[in-house]
Amino acid sequence: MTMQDVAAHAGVSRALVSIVFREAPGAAAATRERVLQAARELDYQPDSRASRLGRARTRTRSLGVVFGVGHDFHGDVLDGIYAAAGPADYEVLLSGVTRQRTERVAVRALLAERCEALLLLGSDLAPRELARLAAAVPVVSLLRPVRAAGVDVVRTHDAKGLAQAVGYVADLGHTRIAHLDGGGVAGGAERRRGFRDAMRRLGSRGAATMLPGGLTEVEGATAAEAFLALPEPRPTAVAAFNDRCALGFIDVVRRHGLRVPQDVSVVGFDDIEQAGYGHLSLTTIRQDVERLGQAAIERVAARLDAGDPEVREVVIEPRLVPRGSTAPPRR
Amino acid sequence: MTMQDVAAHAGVSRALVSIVFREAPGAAAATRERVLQAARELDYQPDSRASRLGRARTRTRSLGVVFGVGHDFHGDVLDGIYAAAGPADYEVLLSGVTRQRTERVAVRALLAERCEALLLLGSDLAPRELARLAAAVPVVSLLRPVRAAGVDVVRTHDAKGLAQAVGYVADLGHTRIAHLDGGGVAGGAERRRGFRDAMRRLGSRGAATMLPGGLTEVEGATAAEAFLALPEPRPTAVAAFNDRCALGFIDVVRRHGLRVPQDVSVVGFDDIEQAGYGHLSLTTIRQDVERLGQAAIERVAARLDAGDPEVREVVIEPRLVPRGSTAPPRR
DNA sequence: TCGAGCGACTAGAGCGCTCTAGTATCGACA
DNA sequence: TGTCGATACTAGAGCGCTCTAGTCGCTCGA
Repeated sequence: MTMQDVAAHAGVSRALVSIVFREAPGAAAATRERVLQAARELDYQPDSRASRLGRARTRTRSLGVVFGVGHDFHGDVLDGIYAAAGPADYEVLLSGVTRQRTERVAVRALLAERCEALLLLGSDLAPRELARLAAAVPVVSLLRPVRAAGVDVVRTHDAKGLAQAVGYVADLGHTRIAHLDGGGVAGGAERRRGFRDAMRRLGSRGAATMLPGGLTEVEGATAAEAFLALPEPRPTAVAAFNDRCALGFIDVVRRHGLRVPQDVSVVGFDDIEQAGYGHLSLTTIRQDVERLGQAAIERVAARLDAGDPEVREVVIEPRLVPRGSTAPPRR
Repeated sequence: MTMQDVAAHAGVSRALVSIVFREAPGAAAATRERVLQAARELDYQPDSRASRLGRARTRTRSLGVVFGVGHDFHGDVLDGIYAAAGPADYEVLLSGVTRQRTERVAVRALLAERCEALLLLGSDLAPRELARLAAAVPVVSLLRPVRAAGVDVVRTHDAKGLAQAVGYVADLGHTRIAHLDGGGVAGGAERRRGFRDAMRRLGSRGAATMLPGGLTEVEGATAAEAFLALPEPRPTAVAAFNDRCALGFIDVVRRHGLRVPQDVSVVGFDDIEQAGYGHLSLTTIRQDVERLGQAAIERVAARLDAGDPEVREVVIEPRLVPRGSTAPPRR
């Protein structure tokens, strides 16, 4: 079943069928409908391999996205990307990172598809490797602020997010505030900086504690052990690297008899779906996935459609979502 | 950068370069190395669009996999699929389901790539729709036991898994046992049945309670509320539909002052990474993702390579992984 | 010495599209 | 009436591979 079959069935040329399916100008409305009808009758769908290959001489309008398969927040961002890619007439090609399949392999697969640009979600690649990629094809690092030659960055204002978290709990009356940091993962350094600066601004009204956290619940749990081992008086509020880390933390401190939020307030980051669940109700810093996706596509379009040679960093504002895991400290 | 460039650089024909990259017989070892060297020097990588299109006359050897993007367990299964696909010389094409992107859309995209077979992870499609797909291309339903014409099924023995869970807690001395069921989701009915049968086998030593659960923590949390509202004496052990559901359940009952495992034992299903985390330490029924992936690929190969016309259901044995969320009941 | 057989390599016709450079038709306008 | 400009449509040359059907030496056995 090819275009030729549809063309024969509709009594037009192959080229016309192509025009209709590409929604290109140059077909009369009636003919267009006749072609679509023929396609429907034959249950025809264009071959996207051939389509992309055929487009190779001009523009492919396809972009590769690398993401972590089990990573819930990446799913949210992907939604944002899909939502923005369609209207900009870009096709999205996915390549997943799993335990077995490294980011490097995922990227190779996309390059083999000759996609026009690369969006990397929370990339782990070394800056020099990113720069090497960027020399071949526009690269947007999503969620990870990286300084690499030619690499655009689209991210949430991580530092401001942590400032919001600190500001919020400080306004509730907390003074001893801890940060479960992200270590070396995407965004970790920025959030740490945001936390430190915000605490500094609190001056004598704030006492900061840093605890090593990370991407997942297990690091949050480990951080909780460290938290519980702190000398009294312990911090009364905690800003975690992200929601999963916050959830792991909460889980463990509760197990040790601390109540959240009465004994310790916790703020997450991302606003993954779980954070909104009634039984968890995690106060968090929401990343705006729609705008992240939109901005990433805009960056690609600027490079490819508008020919913008500039490397840019687009920073999206986060927003605090108050929920049940925060409260004024007990006196 | 095309094969032609590499051919010219290595001083051979385009066809020979193709032979080398396909690892097809017909090239001398020395020539092979010369070609690869030329490719390395030019930083050449074959165009997989063109490659798949060129193969269209014979066999594509590509298979499409539909999975849920934020679904951690799907990531594990994907790893199993990747691991098995490589040796069987199949290329894996991914298509993710997100909140915005339905399974139907994901499938369409794969069909447009003209993949030779479809692997659906925990598919939500109606049997008649699956049957329609299966009429066009071999379809393997992974994780979901579905009765649809022409659709192969590869899954864990869900019923046995729940029997293992029930048997394990019964051996610990529990008699009042609850199941947080999965409702209508993939595997839900089987696990429910396994639970019921296992309880029936316990005879007078068992009293079963059914509570509605589901795929994620939030359903587990809701089930926990229902659990807490049960008249005393409540069940002392709970077999959840899956790990996430179990985790949501545990979270809520702990909040209400119950201890796990002292007051209530909990068994999950899947063995996602989180289940093994020290702070959670969830006893669970492990699905063997390596074998699931292997079996799925074997089914595809049987259909496509061996021409097996038979529809089959491959059922993989689950295995109980005892951890810290289970203990004998208090007397 | 000859041809069969084999291994190494190449020519060239696809694969199913896209898209440029046309042709045909027709209405408008001078 | 002739011509101009649209609009509607088509021919055909790619896109970068794959793979069949060869060709071209070489060795080897008779």
